[in-house]
Amino acid sequence: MIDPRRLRLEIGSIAERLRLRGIELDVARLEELETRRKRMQEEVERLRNRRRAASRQIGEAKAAGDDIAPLVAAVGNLGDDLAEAVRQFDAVRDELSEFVNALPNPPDDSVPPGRDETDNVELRRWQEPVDFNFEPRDHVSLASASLDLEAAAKIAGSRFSVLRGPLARLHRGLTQFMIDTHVLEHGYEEVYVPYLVDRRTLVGTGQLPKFEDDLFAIDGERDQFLIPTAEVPVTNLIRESILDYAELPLRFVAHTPCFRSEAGNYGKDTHGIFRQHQFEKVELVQIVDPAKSWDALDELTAHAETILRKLELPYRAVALCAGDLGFAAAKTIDLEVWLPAERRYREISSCSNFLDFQARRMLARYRNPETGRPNYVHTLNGSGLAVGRTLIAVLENYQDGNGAVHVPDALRGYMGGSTRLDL
RNA sequence: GGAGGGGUGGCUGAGCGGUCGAAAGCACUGGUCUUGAAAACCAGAGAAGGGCGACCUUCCCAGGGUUCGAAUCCCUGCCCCUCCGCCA
Repeated sequence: MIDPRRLRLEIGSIAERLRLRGIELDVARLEELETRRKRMQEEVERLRNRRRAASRQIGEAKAAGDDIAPLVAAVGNLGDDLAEAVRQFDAVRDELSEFVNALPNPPDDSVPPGRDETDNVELRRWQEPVDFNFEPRDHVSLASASLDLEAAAKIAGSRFSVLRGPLARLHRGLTQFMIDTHVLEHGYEEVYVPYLVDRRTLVGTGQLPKFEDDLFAIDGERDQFLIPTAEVPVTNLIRESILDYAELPLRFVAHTPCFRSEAGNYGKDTHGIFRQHQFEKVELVQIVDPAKSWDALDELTAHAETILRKLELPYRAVALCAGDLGFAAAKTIDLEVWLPAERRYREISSCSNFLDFQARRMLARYRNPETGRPNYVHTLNGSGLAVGRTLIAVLENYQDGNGAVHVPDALRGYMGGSTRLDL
């Protein structure tokens, strides 16, 4: 959520920054809502103040043994007036909060301008792609019988996968490797969290109210959704709380399945397991002192990069342009891994600083030691990494030209010492 | 699924339909004392929102209701705890 006060005072510059995202802020409507809100709020508070004073007087009169009948009569239809004013005020406030909740985070000044992914800016590359002296095969071909997409389609439909034997083990091994690295080397606390969450939780991180179509909802009485990422339950751990300053930064790592409807992506990435309705991800979440969130973004991104480096997978880091930013992010660095069969870099991690955007929605604060007052924390998260896509990258980058795939050195311990996959 | 007990400030925990944002303790901040610290004593201090400001409003799980007035009474829902049953 954008700071309502800043929205009022700096409406021009905020509108300008939202324009970079391709969002035209309806300034006239916002100002009209604000004017009504202010008028109704003052009216409600004035009436409530009168009621309070009158009730207190009646209480005092009663305690003194005086006749309270004239005082009660003098209250008149204050109650009805107040109820009507409250009704109007609630209506404006709901309209206003719906309007404000639908506004994305204005991009940080360091975010490159642009409309879509073609305007993203490459920041750095690590390792040049291996120049195979043969035609590289894609992950579906390499995985052969260990990847059973027909079985998945039979039992669940399209965009699901069944992994068998060595491929299932590689998938599990990658997950363990990632978690271990973040816990043991980067100091994250591992957490296990629910995969179903309620509406309030999704509003907290920004998936709702705007993007309900992207989620899988649970049918029936329970108003719950399958999580689209661990970011949702993990970041919400600190919702509606005031943290001690000494607790910061909080660093959580969680491994969860992620569920996405992929509405609007029909026909996109339909080959193989690149884009699935269900996939596994190891997610990094940080809750930090607002003064330190930009350093934290670099640090968190480096933690994700460590996984790629240990696996010796060529990748590049790109800064998302304003038009390609997610709803809640003020800035995002994507890590893109090289996929030989596609001959291009593809997203494998997305690391973002949300500043106080999510914290405001969640009412997540820390006690500022200098003022003793609560301030909003800053939240960040990033994939470290998307497991299914890492699996693709390992298969394709570690193929030997004869249809065999070697096990990256870093994974040997997670694969029973095997040096190659018997797919 | 059955029976019972609860949800009050950062935490623990009192609270009679009225002057209750709410006792007390812990934790916190400032001061006194001390070479320093601790202890003790004194004082301050909840959260959200509005207003340039003096100030004002809201908040005792949530939503309704009764009332001039609700933390307190009534209804509904949610959550937690204990016991029984079932169960990985």
